[in-house]
Amino acid sequence: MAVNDGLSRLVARARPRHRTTTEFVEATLREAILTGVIAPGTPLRQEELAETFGVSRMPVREALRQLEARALAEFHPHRGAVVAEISAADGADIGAIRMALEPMALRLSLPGLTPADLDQAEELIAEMDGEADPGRMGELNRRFHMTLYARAGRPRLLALTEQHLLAADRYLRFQFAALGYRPRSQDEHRALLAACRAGDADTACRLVTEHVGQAAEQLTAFLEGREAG
Amino acid sequence: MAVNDGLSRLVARARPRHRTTTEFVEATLREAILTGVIAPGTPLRQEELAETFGVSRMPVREALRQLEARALAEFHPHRGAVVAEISAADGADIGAIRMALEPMALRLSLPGLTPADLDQAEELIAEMDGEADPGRMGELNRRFHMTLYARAGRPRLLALTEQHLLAADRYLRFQFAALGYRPRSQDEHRALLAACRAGDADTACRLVTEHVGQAAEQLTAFLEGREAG
DNA sequence: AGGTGATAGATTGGATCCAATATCCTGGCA
DNA sequence: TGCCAGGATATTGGATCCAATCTATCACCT
Repeated sequence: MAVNDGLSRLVARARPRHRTTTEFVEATLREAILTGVIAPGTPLRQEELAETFGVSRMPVREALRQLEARALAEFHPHRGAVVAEISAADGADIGAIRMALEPMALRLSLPGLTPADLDQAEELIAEMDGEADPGRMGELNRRFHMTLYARAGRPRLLALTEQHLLAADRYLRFQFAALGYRPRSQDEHRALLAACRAGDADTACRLVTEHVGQAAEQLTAFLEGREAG
Repeated sequence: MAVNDGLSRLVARARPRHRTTTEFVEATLREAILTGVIAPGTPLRQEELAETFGVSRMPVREALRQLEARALAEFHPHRGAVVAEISAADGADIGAIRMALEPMALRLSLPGLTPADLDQAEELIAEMDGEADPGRMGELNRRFHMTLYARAGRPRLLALTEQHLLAADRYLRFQFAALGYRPRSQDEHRALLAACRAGDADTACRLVTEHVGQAAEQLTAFLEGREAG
């Protein structure tokens, strides 16, 4: 029997889209970890995963190595890998990284943003208004941010930014489940979009910094309370 | 016969320090790529590397996967991996990331810096004055920067910062070989250290941003010239 | 003569097999 | 009764083997 029923469902869907088995396993596992289908701290047994994916242990091993390099799994020699834990300290760490990267991405992207980009961002805000599912909400929020950064013309910076938006999602999911989505965030999104429309780079950067900072602060407070209790 | 004689030398040294073979291969290959022992674009043949390291192909494969996740190697399915190329665009990309991360790291670290840290940084500047070897120079420069950021208390941010300092080194090596070290950099280092001693966070952050920006700009100009010619 | 297709060689991707190491349980001893 | 030692078991790490696919070469056709 499979460890995780949710994982089995992901497996069936993703299978045909990838060139090599390793790539398929890596992408699926990464999604499963980031979306919380596999909980933090879960041991990642190679044999078990291999069976779930219907492959041998080898592509699983290669995939786990890639996840380790991305800090989504931790390896202990001869003891196996576990899904990276979440903690208040690590959440604050990711928040600090986002506060550094996202204003830079926005500043580079802003001059290149088209009216179509801005309309798309506005639409994403509207979609978020009526959304209740935390997973979907995280995706919309991420797409909103990435839409604004898309014209930065720095693939590496954008990949890093998206990676940390995804990592933040993993955390947000916990907060969301306990507290619900904070409505202030939507006001901040609207203000940010307005500054972008106005072409006001300094204001936009300030707003995105504050926005990310707010989110990180609330998250940290929540997680610290949880760790203390 | 080994592909690369320099690599063989690294292998002999690093062997006993690691717990698992994969870890050993990964660390050694990473160092070899970052220090330019293996040139950009070089194909990484698994059999060849396995022989050089005196192991089977398997740990090599796992190591290559990790390098791929760190953007130090590129995989082409069924065609193998090559050492990541360098380009003006990618150099600018790394520069932008550094300009985002390093001021953040410095701002968080500055209140926690001890007199001993600052003395250490000063010593590193002095060492750089008399240094001619580009590899050693890169290391000293990196340690100077990381010393100033060390008290940030954000392991993830620091790891990311160091990773991109290392990536920048790889680029700097080329510039250094062609142009020599630009002396202005040392003045910037001294000014930065003075601001840190004074506890002036805003000035220090501005200086580090400019410093990194200068380096990136010169590097980009150099590489663009090289690509055009 | 140039281009296209088939075939052979090389190289990677994946599976199976064996060895090394960690954990856990049990039994003996203080 | 509690602790340490030793062995059994499970799991990972590493090696070898086989299959899939890409590349290059050569022959053949236009």
